Amino acid sequence: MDLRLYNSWSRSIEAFQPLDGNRVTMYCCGPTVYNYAHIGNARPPVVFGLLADVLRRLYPQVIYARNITDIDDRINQASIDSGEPISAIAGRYAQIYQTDMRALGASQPDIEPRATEHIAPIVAMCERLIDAGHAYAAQGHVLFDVGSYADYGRLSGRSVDEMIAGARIEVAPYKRNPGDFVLWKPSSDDLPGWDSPWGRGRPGWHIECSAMAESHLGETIDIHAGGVDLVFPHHENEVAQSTCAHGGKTFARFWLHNGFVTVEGRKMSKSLGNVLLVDQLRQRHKPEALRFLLLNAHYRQPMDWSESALEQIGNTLDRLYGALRDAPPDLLAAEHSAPEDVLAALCEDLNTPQALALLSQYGHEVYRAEGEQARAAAQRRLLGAGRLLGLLQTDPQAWFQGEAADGERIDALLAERQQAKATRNFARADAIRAQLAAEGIQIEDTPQGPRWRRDSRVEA
RNA sequence: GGCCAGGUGGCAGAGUGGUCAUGCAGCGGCCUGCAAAGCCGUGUACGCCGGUUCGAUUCCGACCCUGGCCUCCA
Repeated sequence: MDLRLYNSWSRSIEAFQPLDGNRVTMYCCGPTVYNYAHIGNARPPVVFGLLADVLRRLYPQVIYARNITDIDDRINQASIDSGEPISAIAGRYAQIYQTDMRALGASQPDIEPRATEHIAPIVAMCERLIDAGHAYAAQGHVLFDVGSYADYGRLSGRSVDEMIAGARIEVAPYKRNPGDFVLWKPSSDDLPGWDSPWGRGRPGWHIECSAMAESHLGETIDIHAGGVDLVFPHHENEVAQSTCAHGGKTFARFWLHNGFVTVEGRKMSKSLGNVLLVDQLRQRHKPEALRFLLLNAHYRQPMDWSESALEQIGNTLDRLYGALRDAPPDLLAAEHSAPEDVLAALCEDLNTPQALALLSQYGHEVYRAEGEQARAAAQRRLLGAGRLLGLLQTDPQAWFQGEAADGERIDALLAERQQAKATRNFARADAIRAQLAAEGIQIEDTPQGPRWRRDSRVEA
């Protein structure tokens, strides 16, 4: 099946083929671990993780790298603020990030490189850039000389002149060109630092990704992904560094950028107080609903987060899980292949809304199916589609009933209600139903007898 | 100011030069003791104005509006 992807570099949809036959290399910019991840941070690992899963179905070998930036001035600041060692802060938030992303079903990267473990390649890349005349040392800094790279600005579609004209910050005196950016900067004794030819210092942000991509994926990678806000300056600078360090070789063949997550139409920001942390959202919502929400919009579109949208999704998931409630355990446990049309939808620039529409249709087919065989076949398709999308992999019973501590009591009440119904004591039967409803438990009568579910969308 | 996205039915959200997205919610019916779940049915949707066309939500141009980026940012 052909995979087509929107390439930010060419600003058009292109047919994807890996450079090296059957081996795909992909790099996704990961977090700077100085705080909890918010729902916007979760979008790239979720959508590009799904892309990695699609690639794994299409090609024999996929190397998907998602870095962790564990050296950064924001981490340093957090350490100054709290008095906690830098390594402890970075370690803790890296772990929280990984836990959060797993909960959202984000596909595991094959490699999760950390900046602090790549200081040598970073220094080496700086040296190469200096030797090649693309960078210069000044006052303990190493700076990239944007004037030395004619294509600077190509990815983000801006010219160096524009950037100089629009520069909002004070230009450091040691810069040759206002657009020059830091590859290496000096560290005072109280800050983390490594010895280098330019004294004790630490890497700038952009060079880390270039060096880590080179170390693990090679000089030219197939796909580089991240949020749109990284196009400039981060990705623009990566292109400049890597291309110049590799004698003009293409750095990334495909650039993919996901749209922003907004909250009630506005960008999340600390000043607006509307930052939604994944860790907190997970307390109140099923992570699968959060994943569904992130896949509900096409990855390049802005996605507006709202409670009501999440509620709608909860209903949709209930319906889909409802289609699996009577599936035998071995059917649920088995691995089912995804229907072709779902894979095809994802191959069309990761059209997840289309894939989810198909998922719903497969759910509908389960309900409509006549006969056990047709029903099981429909359930297999639904499960296969869900598996590819990272959905519907929870036990349906657990989805509806949670960790039922009081299952026996409820079953006893259901039995009593059946008894009452048999004797046409509907007053008693309805009283039991009302009692359970007050506890948020809903009764459903089926041809196989009554069953129950919790109304709550929230994990206990 | 420069650059880039986008404006689709009550809501979310795909897509297409000429019968259908899909889901949620609503309404009517079936089923049910009554419900719930499910099934069936149900909506003159494509920002505004021009243009191209036999025909435009879809292509082109102008306009209005919204959001993002312009060296902190997924």
